[in-house]
Amino acid sequence: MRFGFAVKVLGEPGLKSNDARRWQSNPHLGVSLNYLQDIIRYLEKKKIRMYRMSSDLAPYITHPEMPQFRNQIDECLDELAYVGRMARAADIRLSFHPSQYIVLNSPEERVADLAIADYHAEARILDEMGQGPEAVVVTHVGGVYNDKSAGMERFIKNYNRLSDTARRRLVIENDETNYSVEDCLYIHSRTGIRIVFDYLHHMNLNPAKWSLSYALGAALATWPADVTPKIHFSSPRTELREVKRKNPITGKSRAELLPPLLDQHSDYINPYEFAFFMEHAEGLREFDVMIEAKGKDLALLRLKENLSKMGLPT
DNA sequence: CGATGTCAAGGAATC
DNA sequence: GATTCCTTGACATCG
Repeated sequence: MRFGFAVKVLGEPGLKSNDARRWQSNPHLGVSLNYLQDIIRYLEKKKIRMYRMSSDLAPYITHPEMPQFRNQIDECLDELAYVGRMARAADIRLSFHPSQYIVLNSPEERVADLAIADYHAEARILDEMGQGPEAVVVTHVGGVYNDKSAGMERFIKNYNRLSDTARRRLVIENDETNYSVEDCLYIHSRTGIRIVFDYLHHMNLNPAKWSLSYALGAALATWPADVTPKIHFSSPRTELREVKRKNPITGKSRAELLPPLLDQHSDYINPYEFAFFMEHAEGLREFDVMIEAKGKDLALLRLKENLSKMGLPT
């Protein structure tokens, strides 16, 4: 089993995950790839074998009004191949997870077209990096727009408009408010798309009242036999949230403490919670685990420490 | 140098 | 139809 984390490295100062300069300074994939080399060396040192790259690795690559950024992949073919070889040599599984603004099932054609372009760019980066079918682009099904089944149909329709490059890489994840594992399975039955099981989302949205092991097993079964599935795991935040509230009359703002939302991530992973979860995976096929915690790589390394103290595999 | 404002993008709730 | 929240870090600017 591989453990991975997303985007930002906290365990060592100075490691950047993408060229985040403003467009006026011409940020570029080539710069991001230099940063990525440093990250891969760090992952190797820490024996971390899965990593989600920044969705802004190629800045503005699909921006409709900035065509000057459009050819970044072609401008970096050698660098992509080189960094891809580094990742393979270090046995690191790579992935992308486009931001919340990328919505394939949007009724707005402009938005859906942008999503199609975005998935294609990220899939092509993985292709040029020479990554196998385990390197995926993870997305949510999208919005509901007052009609969930229409939302799913629109996802399927637009999925069929994807390039082969994008369709080979794209996978869906169950979310915490709209589309459950059950909904994702329906889309799988119509498209064959693979499902990334998200533990925290499933705990928050499970209208069918499926057991953990049934839902997990169903999601794992959507992956081909020779491709290792992956899942997302996170613990819910328990700390109070400090929210600044503005008085509409006086215009003054003051801090207020509110309970955490159930879908917010904690700093670290509760190792007992993870151990209980793994009991529900007993007898199911093997999978990789993407840790989603505010503590990023620190949370991952701490979880592995805690699990080995508990005598559990890492 | 520290404080503060800003950043490409959508959806949903609220008015 | 317009506004605000969601949520996040780091760039960019200003004093």
